[in-house]
Amino acid sequence: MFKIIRNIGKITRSLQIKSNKQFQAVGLGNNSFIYLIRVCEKPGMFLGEVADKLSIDRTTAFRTIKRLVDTNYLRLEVDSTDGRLRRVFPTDKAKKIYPELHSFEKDSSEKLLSNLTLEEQQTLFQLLEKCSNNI
Amino acid sequence: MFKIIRNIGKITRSLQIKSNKQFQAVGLGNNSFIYLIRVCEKPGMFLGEVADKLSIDRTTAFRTIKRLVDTNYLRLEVDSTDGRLRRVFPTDKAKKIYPELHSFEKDSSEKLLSNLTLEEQQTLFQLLEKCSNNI
DNA sequence: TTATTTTCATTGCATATGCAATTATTATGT
DNA sequence: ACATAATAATTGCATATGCAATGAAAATAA
Repeated sequence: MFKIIRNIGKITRSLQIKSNKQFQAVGLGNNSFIYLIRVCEKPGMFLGEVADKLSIDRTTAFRTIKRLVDTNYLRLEVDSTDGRLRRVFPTDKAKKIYPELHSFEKDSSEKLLSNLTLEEQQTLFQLLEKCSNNI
Repeated sequence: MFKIIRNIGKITRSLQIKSNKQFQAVGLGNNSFIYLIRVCEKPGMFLGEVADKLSIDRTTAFRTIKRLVDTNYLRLEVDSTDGRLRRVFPTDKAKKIYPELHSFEKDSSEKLLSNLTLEEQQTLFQLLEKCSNNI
């Protein structure tokens, strides 16, 4: 039954290749896409929190976010009570492009699920949720 | 409903991090794991075929496979009728370690799916199969 | 047959990645 | 209060990655 995890892997890599290609031109290749979309939706997470939420190595996340700060998509703020934490916020530039990222993700999702009925989509969602607790 | 693709991405990255950690010591970090397991199961694919099957950039796949050739896990053969193709085969070293890779994948899969009944696993598999045709 | 296009593999180059080690800050134990 | 351990961010370094361009062989068109 490990065709499941193989399929999952293939889907992920395909989507990543596509989002990189799509947003390369605006400096959002190398999976930057997912960082930006998450930070826009939940501003104020600290660096490690972002990394863990995405299941990405903290060093890699750190450098990617740094790059996004350099290119003016994100900005960092030292937490007021815990001096270790750097909280991540979107800039206006990020907020401006967010709708485009969002609709790309929506389109990708709809395309992926286009062979499923709404009920099947619901089922798939629930089953994957159950799985997420086990990683 | 795009929590589906987000979940899928997270699961993939988690598994990759784990397999890299697990097999780093035998020179199978950086996702080499998945190449090796596939080539062992279906020897004789050509380079681009492997890349496409895994949905990995061909250049990256080329270099990873080259590394695996250098470390004596794989070997290449020029196709006898089409001089462009390089077919990929596992060495004895690969065959020897394959069972370990296989059982790692099996364990990962079982752990991931441990909250699902067999019937639910079957459903998940079928739904994902339907999705794979749309990427 | 010859010219054109397509398909694979390969390389050059700039950049990204990730492990291991370090620093800074906070939490915990005594 | 002080020492010790834990957690976050950061850096150094070696290596991996991936786009764009090239080379080599085969398929297709003319």
